[in-house]
Amino acid sequence: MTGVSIAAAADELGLSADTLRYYEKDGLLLRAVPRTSSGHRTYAEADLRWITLVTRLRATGMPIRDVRRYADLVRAGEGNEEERLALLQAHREDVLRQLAEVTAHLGAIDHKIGIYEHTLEKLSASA
Amino acid sequence: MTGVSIAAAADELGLSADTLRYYEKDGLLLRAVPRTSSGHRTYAEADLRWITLVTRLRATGMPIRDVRRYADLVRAGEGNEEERLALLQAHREDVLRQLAEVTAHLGAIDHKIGIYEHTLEKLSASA
DNA sequence: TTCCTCCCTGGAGTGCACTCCAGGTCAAGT
DNA sequence: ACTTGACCTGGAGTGCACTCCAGGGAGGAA
Repeated sequence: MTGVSIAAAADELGLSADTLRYYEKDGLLLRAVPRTSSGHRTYAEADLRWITLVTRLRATGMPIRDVRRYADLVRAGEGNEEERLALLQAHREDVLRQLAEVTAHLGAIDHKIGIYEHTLEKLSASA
Repeated sequence: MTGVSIAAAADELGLSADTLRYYEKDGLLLRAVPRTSSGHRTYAEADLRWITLVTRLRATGMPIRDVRRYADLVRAGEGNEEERLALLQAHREDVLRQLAEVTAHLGAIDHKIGIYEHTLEKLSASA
C-alpha cells in the first residue's frame, strides 16, 4: 500500500519518468499522483493499473487528446458509461481498420520479398 | 506514355501534391519526375507504381529514412538484391511484431468494452 | 559536514512527417 | 491583352508526443 517511486513505476510500465510526469501534467491520469513528505511521487496500485490502460490505448494508436477525454469521463464518475463505451468502441473500429490496412499492405510487401528470394535463389544456383 | 499531372497522381495515390514533391526532394523516388516544357511534373506509370510501393512501406510504419535507403539501393541498380531483401525482411519482422502487439492490447480493450456493455445492459434492464 | 542520488518544477528543445506560403512562370481561355 | 488556374521553387510553419535541461530540495551514506 506504500506506493512506488517514479523510477520503479517507469520501469514496471516501460515508460520513462519524463513521460509519466508528462501524462500527469497533461491530464491523462485520474488524479495527481500522491507525494511523499519530500515531494516525491508515490504510485499506488490503482495508479499503475490506470496507466497500464493508458499505455494500451496509446500503443494501439489512440491520440493523447482522446486518452485525456476518456480520463475526463472516468474522473467525472458514474453516469457517463455510454459515452465511455462509445469512445472505446470508436477506437476499436479504428484499430480494426488499421490492422486490416496494414495486413493488406504487408501482403503486397511479402509478395515482393518472395520475388527477391526467388531471384537470389536462382542466382546462387547458377553461380 | 504521356504521363499525368501532379494533381492526377496525388488523386490516384491518395497523397497530397505537397507530399509528392516532398518525397521527390527527399530522395524517396527512383528519379526526379520528368517535367513538361513548362516545368510541370509528369508522372509515368513506373513512377506511380514505385510511389505505390512507397505508400505501402509508409502505411506499414517504415520511417522515411528507411524508405530512402531502400530507394537508394534500387537506384544503384542490380547487384545489391541481398541488401534490399534484408531491409524488407527486417521491416516485415517489425510489422509482424507490431501487429501482434496491437492485437494483444486490443484484446484487453475489448475485454473492457465487454464490461461496459454488460454494465449498461443490466442498467437498462433494471430501469 | 559534505557528498551523492533521486526527485522536483517550469520551460525549452527534438524528431518526424508533412503542410503551408510567398512570389513567380506558363499555357490556355475570353 | 488580360485573366485564370495549375504548377513551380525555396523555405518557413505545424502538430504530435515526447525528451531534455537548469536550478533546486530532501534524505541518507561516509
